[in-house]
Amino acid sequence: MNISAPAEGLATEPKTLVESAYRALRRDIIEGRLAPGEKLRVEHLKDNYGVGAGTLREALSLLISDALVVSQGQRGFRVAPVSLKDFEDITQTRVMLECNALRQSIAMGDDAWEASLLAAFHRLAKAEEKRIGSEDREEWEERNRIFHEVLIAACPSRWLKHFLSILYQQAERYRRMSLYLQPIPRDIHVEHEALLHAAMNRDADKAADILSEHIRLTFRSIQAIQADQPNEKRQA
Amino acid sequence: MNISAPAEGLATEPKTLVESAYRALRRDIIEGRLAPGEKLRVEHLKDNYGVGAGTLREALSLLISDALVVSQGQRGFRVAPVSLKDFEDITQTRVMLECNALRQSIAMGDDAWEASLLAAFHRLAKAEEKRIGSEDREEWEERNRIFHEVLIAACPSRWLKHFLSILYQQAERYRRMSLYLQPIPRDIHVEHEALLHAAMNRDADKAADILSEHIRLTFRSIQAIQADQPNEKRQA
DNA sequence: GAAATTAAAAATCTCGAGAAAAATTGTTGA
DNA sequence: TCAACAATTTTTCTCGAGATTTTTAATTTC
Repeated sequence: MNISAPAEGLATEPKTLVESAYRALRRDIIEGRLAPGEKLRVEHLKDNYGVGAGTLREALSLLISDALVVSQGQRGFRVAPVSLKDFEDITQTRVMLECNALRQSIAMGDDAWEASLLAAFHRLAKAEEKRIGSEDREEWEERNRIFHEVLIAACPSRWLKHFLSILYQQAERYRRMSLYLQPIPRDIHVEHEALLHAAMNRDADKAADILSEHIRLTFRSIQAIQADQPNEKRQA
Repeated sequence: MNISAPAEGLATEPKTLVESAYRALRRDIIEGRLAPGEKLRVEHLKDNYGVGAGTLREALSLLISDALVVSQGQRGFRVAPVSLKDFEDITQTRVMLECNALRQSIAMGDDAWEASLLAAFHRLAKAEEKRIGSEDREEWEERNRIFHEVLIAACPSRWLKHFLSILYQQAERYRRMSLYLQPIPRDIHVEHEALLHAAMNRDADKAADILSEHIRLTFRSIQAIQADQPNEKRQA
C-alpha cells in the first residue's frame, strides 16, 4: 500500500511474485481465511502460496504497512488481532477523515467528477440488485469500495486519501467478519442514494452528516452482534 | 512502523538485522544522506549496511510503510521524492489530525500526563539552551519529537497517533533539508512554551490555534526558501 | 548526424540451505 | 503433584548464488 498510488485508478496487475503473494495474503486476511491473531509460519505458508521463504517474508513485510500483519522481534509474523475497541477507533478516525475529504471533494469536484460518481453509483446499484444469493458478494464489495473512493476522489490531499484507503481496508475486514452472523438489515442502497444526491447538489453539510451515520451504523450493528455473542471472535 | 506500537514509549532496540538496517536506512533518508529520488541499488547498499541482499530488501519493504521509499514493479526501490506540494499536503493534514488529537488529549489527560508533558518540555528547553553550535542537533530533534508526542499522548486513538507519527517523520525530513540553507529565525522556544501553558491550562482552543500556527510556520519558512532558489532541491 | 536494432552489462527478483533463536517435549528431583 | 531443568524439535532469520528483466553501450542503417 504505497502512497505513490498506482497511476490514477488503474488496477495494475502484479508483475512480481512478491506482489502477488502480498495480494493473496491480503485477501485471505481481509476475508477472514487467516484468522485474527493467527501465527503466520513462513515455512508452512510458502508452500500454500507457491513462493520461496524470502519472497513470502517480503510480502508479509509489505502487509505491515496496512496494519494487517504484525511482527515482533525474533518471533515471526501474526495476523493483526481484532477488538471492538479497535474497530471503534477505526470508525471514529474514518468519520473524521472521510467527512473532511468529502467536503473538499464536493468543493473542488468538476463535471468529470460528477460523471464518474454517477457511474460508480450506477455500477453499485446494479450489483445490489442481483445480490440476493451471496454469490456476487465480491463484486458488490469491490464496487462499494470504488463508490466511496470516487466520492472523495476530487479531494486534492494524497495523504488523506492514503490514510483513508488503509482505514477502509481495516473496516472491510471487520464488516466481513460480522456478515457471517447477520444478514444486512439496513437498506444500504437508500443511504448510498441519499449520499449521492447530497454530493451532486453540493450540499457538503448534508453529505457529511449522511456519511457519518453511514460509517457509524456499520460499527453499531457489529457492536450489537458482539454484545450478543461476547465469547466469539473476541481477541486482544 | 507498526501500528501495534513498541510497548508504551519504550525505545526498543533492534534485535534483528532487518530492523537495524531499517533504522539505519530511515535515518539516512530523513537526514538527507540518501537524496530524494535516488535509486537504492540492493547490490550496492548491502555492503554499506553490512547485511545480505534479502535482508536489505526486507528493510526497504518496511520503509514503504513510512512512505520514505517507493518501489515500482520490476524496477527496484527509490528514495521517496519530495515536492513543495507534498509538504503542503503533509502540513495541512498534520494540522487537522494533530489539533484533533491535542483536543482529545487535553480533554482526557490526567495528572501523570501533565507531569510527563512538563518533563518533556523541560528536557527540550535544556537542549535548546546549548544548541548554539549545531552539534547537539540530534538531541534537540529527538526531544522535540518527544514533546510533540507527549502533547497528544493522552489521546485515546491509536490510529490517529499512528498516522501522526508517519506525518511527523515526513515533516522532519523536509525540515532538515531546509536547515542547511537557513538558520532558524523563529523563536521556537516561545512557541513551545505558549503551547505548554495552553495545554496545562486545558485551553483546547488556544492550544490548537498555537499548534496550527506552529506547524504552518515551518511550512511557510521552507516555502519562502524554495521561492528564492527555485532550481534547487526541487523534485517530482 | 540521428534513429533503430542488437549485444553486453548491470540490477532485480527468486530460491534453497545453513546458523541462531524460540517453543516443545521429556526428564529429574523435591 | 508440581516445579525446575535439559534435550529435542520447530521456526525464524540470514546469506550467497542462479534466472529474468531492465538498463546501458555499441553497431548498423538511412
